[in-house]
Amino acid sequence: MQATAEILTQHGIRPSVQRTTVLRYLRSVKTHPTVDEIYQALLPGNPSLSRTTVYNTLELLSEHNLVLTLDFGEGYLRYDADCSPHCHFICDGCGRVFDIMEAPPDCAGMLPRGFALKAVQLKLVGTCAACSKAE
Amino acid sequence: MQATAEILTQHGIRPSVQRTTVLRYLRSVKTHPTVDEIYQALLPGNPSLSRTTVYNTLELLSEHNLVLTLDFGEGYLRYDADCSPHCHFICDGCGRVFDIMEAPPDCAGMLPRGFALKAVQLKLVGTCAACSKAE
DNA sequence: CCATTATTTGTAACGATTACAAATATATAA
DNA sequence: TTATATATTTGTAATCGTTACAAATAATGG
Repeated sequence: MQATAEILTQHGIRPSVQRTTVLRYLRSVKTHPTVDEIYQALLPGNPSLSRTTVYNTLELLSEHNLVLTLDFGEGYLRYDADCSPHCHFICDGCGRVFDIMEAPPDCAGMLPRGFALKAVQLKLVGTCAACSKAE
Repeated sequence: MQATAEILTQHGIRPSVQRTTVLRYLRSVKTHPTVDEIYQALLPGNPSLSRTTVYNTLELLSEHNLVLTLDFGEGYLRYDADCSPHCHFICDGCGRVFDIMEAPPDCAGMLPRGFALKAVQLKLVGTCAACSKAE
């Protein structure tokens, strides 16, 4: 596993303590934490951490494509350090988000002439196994 | 084109003036208007219309699958009365949203055992023809 | 026509995000 | 090192789409 500070440097971002801490945390979790979850998780070890810094850092990381910004329509954003092409399944029963570690299908052919495709976001909505069983 | 009030009745929704007006407007436009755009468009003909009613109505229509709620990460929601399976292309240059009138690819095979798929939302991000040319 | 229920309305509250300026830390130059 | 400039962080206040709520109005059923 590559050092987090090194990744930042490679992308032209000065690896401050706060930035390194936020990215390291994001890389260590498999969930898709919200800003507040990140902030609450890091506060004990960084008592002076500001929520604004978490916002700033995530925006910076997102601009440099080190982090994916996910919007599941919950009213707040979630963040994912796994930028490999994959999809998300949102269970409408329990609200959990499941990673589908498979690249979204090729969609280039769907576009009109002259359109350039940069990213594909595939969101699957349904009922997870546990909730299906419970019904 | 089926009468709007009739559609409401068929779905067990009492066709009040406000509800009919909102749905009729949504069915008449090819854009994906925001709550405020809908409100501003209908206000001249319905001076007593309340923004809250627009919110309430859209929530009701959405629950009955008469309207799609779209979230392009702009900070507000957009609504679409065309519920046929299609995709959206968001241009990161001009911000416009283009309808891709093609069903999203079949994704059932991507799900783990026991998961039930209800909806697929495919969001394509890139540069539209006009913006590509301008670059 | 009265009583009940459904719908609409307007205001106030909410909450995630953003703006901003002061405080702090880091880098650069002399 | 010391001074100076620049970058980053911090905390507070503002923004803005949305939601909660209760009063007002409209529709329904006896």
